Amino acid sequence: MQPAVEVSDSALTERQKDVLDAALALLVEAGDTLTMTSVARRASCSKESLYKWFGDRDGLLTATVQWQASKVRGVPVDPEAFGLTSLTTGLERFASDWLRVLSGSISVALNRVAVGHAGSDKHDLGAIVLENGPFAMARRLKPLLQLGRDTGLLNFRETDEAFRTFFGLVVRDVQIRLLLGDRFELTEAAIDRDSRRATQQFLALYGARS
Amino acid sequence: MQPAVEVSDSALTERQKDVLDAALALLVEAGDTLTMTSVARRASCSKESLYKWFGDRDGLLTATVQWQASKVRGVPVDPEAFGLTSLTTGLERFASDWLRVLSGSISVALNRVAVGHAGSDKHDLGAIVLENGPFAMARRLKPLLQLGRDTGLLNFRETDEAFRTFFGLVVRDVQIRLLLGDRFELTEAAIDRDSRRATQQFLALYGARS
DNA sequence: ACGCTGCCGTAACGTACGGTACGGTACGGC
DNA sequence: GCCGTACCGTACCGTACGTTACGGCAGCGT
Repeated sequence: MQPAVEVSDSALTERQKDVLDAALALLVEAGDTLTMTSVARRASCSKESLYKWFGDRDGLLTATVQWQASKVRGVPVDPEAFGLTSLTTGLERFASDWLRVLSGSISVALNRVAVGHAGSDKHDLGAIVLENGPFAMARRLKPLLQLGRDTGLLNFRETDEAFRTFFGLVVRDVQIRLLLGDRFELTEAAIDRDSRRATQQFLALYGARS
Repeated sequence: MQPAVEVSDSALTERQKDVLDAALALLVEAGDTLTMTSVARRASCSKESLYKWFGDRDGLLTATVQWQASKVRGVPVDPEAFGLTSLTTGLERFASDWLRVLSGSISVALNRVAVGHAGSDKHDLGAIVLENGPFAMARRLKPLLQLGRDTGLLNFRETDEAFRTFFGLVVRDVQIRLLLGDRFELTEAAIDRDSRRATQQFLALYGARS
């Protein structure tokens, strides 16, 4: 009788993944106003199956968010032949990847629904997005920062402080403006330019060289 | 027959302001799940009055957001006896004011509901919050930045770029984490420290002196 | 005193949507 | 062929909530 709230990454049928992709598309189109009926129609499945697989509406949303999160993993930074140039390009690549994800319609939609549900939720969507968003970024970037410090290229007290400064220099007001619905054209050229600028500013603040 | 959608700042009775304050309180407590009935009960007014004054639920939310926005105005920066110290303290005061507002429960609640409604709205709440949030901050800060450049204390190409960098250095990941429900203790001491750090970093990047 | 206006409180209406039940179909095991 | 399982499609139920309607009261002009 217990519904399958177990969505630990790959306990998902192909059929179920298709359903979650449909839910994702609807989330992008309609935001939090998507209905169970609309998901069922879009995915050509029955509501009964939705409830059997995901328990309830909240479970479906949670599974959808986790499903998207599981697709984003990766974007590694290789710690080989380390030097100022590889640190620089590593930071730049990181910044541009992050801006690209951040400004994507899927990310905007998921962050919107997570923000909307934050605080009063059983399967706290906010916590999930937080975990797979800013926190995941921190976990992936910190090794690079520490490598930079260990090799004398960077100079900072707390890794977390350095990360958060880099975060601010990269993201600035982009995310909040996108979430609030500002029409924003973040072209590929702008992303490249901003990534380089943020990296240079970060190096100016925390670089051991002057 | 036309409902009074006119909420141009002070076309509001004291009674209506009380009602909007009640709505604000409920928005902080319950988020977007507040019902017309709950607002009426909390404010001890009839639903009939709510609909007469604000048209519909959306109008009530809009009026509430604008009412709060009208209360935040101010926080001027005096452009007298200008020098490096007054520029520094001006930036610091600006940063700490902004962080204080940003981390307040009212701001978090309003940004949550605005983000949730962004995109598919007639009275676009997102646009209103955008206008009274980041954009208002930019309008208030830019004169200070330009004064700094005119007096040779600052050095930048685009005022907007300088502003957005300052924004990033001040806000960093604070806002998105709060919106996503991260339990965050932003003490008075932390705000002061962050304001000074952001200002020093900004001066390091854009100060004409080295 | 009488009517008018503005408002409160509450009951009632309509509907959208989450959740459930059920009939019908395809398929695999035996 | 027959049963069990999984699923689709759809009709259905219950409820919450936006919205409207109405009765009653208090203040005020005449």
